[in-house]
Amino acid sequence: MHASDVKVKERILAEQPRSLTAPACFHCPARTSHLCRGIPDAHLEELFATSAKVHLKPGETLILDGDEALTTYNVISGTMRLTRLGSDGRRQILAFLFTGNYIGLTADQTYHFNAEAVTDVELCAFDRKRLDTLFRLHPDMEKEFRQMAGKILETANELLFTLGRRTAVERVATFLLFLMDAQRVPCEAAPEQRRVSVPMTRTDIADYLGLTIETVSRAISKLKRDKVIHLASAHEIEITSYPRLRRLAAAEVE
Amino acid sequence: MHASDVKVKERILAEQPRSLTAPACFHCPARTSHLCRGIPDAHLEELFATSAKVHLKPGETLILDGDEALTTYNVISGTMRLTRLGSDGRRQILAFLFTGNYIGLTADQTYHFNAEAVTDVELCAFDRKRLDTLFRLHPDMEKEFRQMAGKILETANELLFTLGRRTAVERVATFLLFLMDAQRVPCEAAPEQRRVSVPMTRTDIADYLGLTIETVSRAISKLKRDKVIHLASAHEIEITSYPRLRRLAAAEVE
DNA sequence: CGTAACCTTGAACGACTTCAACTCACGTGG
DNA sequence: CCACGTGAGTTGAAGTCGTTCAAGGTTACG
Repeated sequence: MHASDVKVKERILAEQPRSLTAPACFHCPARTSHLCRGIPDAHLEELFATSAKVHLKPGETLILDGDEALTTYNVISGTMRLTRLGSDGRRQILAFLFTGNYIGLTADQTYHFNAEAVTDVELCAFDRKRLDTLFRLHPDMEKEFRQMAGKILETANELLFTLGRRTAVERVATFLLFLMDAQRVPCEAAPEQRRVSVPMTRTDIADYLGLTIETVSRAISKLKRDKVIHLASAHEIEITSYPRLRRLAAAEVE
Repeated sequence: MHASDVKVKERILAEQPRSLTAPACFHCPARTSHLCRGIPDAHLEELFATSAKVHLKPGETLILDGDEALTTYNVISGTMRLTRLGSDGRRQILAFLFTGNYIGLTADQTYHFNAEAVTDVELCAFDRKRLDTLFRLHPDMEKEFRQMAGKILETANELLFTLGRRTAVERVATFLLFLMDAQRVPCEAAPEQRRVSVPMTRTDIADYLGLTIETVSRAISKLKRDKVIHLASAHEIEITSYPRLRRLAAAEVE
């Protein structure tokens, strides 16, 4: 169904040139991510030494359901999606991942989801074992990791509420708020500044929100008709009225 | 809406008599839980010293949305529910918790859900700070904790797929399989042995599966009519045909 | 033994899906 | 340079599944 998917795991940990004197980590957009911020600047070399860069093109597969979880990843740039496929083709997107988000929290040594690139993606790959060692050396990393796990669960819980108890329009409104948040779009800026980029297709949005493409499209059209949003293009949405969008997302946890 | 809810947090950490010579932990049903099994028998005293027993009656509230997350808990016996309430009363149950399950994985120092007792519940309360100290002393606990976080997320992901992509009957079938699993009901036992106890109300099941009570009831009736299950009572269900139940849960991740 | 909460069932309604047609943007090749 | 093809998005009409509204039945507990 998703034809362009290509397995790239094989080339992931191919050795890359290392410079011990220029830790790229310092200026990494994901430096402040939960995974990396627990380590002090002075020890950045250690982190750098355990990492390897990975590049993905749109549609490429990083992880296949059932893969051994030997390697974990941090998103540096771009958008990833975590999906689960039913035997009859039904698909549920479990999460969209952006800069600083981590892939690798598992119960056992196996991944139970697929991870695919939505856009061009830059990742940082970490060997799980070596990361464990690093954790033992830097207790702060450990603590940050626990916080991160909490955040991941919090996001999942948010989505659970959306899927279980929100209507189609509410789901789409919630999703736009989610994108605003992820892209740090200021909610109190000039209307023209409140522009959200929507890197994923309608199919992805539908599979994330437990709807069909048609319903997603209709919900967006309704928001447009009601002048809550304005479509610069199908993948560039301006938030015309943030308060009304919030009200529409409704059933918010206060 | 849930009238009998009573706040009991106040009496949770009231000092309880401690016996340094008889660590109750050793025979605790939750000894093998992810939280506790990382600590060796020889050091069980330390764990015991940081813990306090809590008893809850059905309907009692342990945690209210917004509470400071100073204390975390391990379920010893009984069933808990984690819920999230919408401003207009909509409710989504995020998880059901049984023996060995942990409450306390958070991103910040605040709980963003309610935790309530479904049945009579025994809990073990741990001060978060002291638990942190224990983690530092016993790296194995830390590692178990990470695994546990993975398991919690895995369960949430399972539910995400159910809410997003399964029909009503499939959801209920999936839920029964979930209960079988939680209660370690052998799937290949004599039909009479394959009895699942359903401690929660239809309302709880509905709020867990993103349905209404009526739909849950109808789905159960359909499973009954199709002789997949048999109701000993509304809260005692016998799995007449495990294979067919599995097939009905469908869209299983292979 | 009575009452209230819980569960079940039926009928009408409505939200989302399904099926289908059309538009639009983009890229390739004639 | 434009024609054509493809994939993505939108919109309409019909259908379906789950909800809502309503009533009756069952269970549990004081």
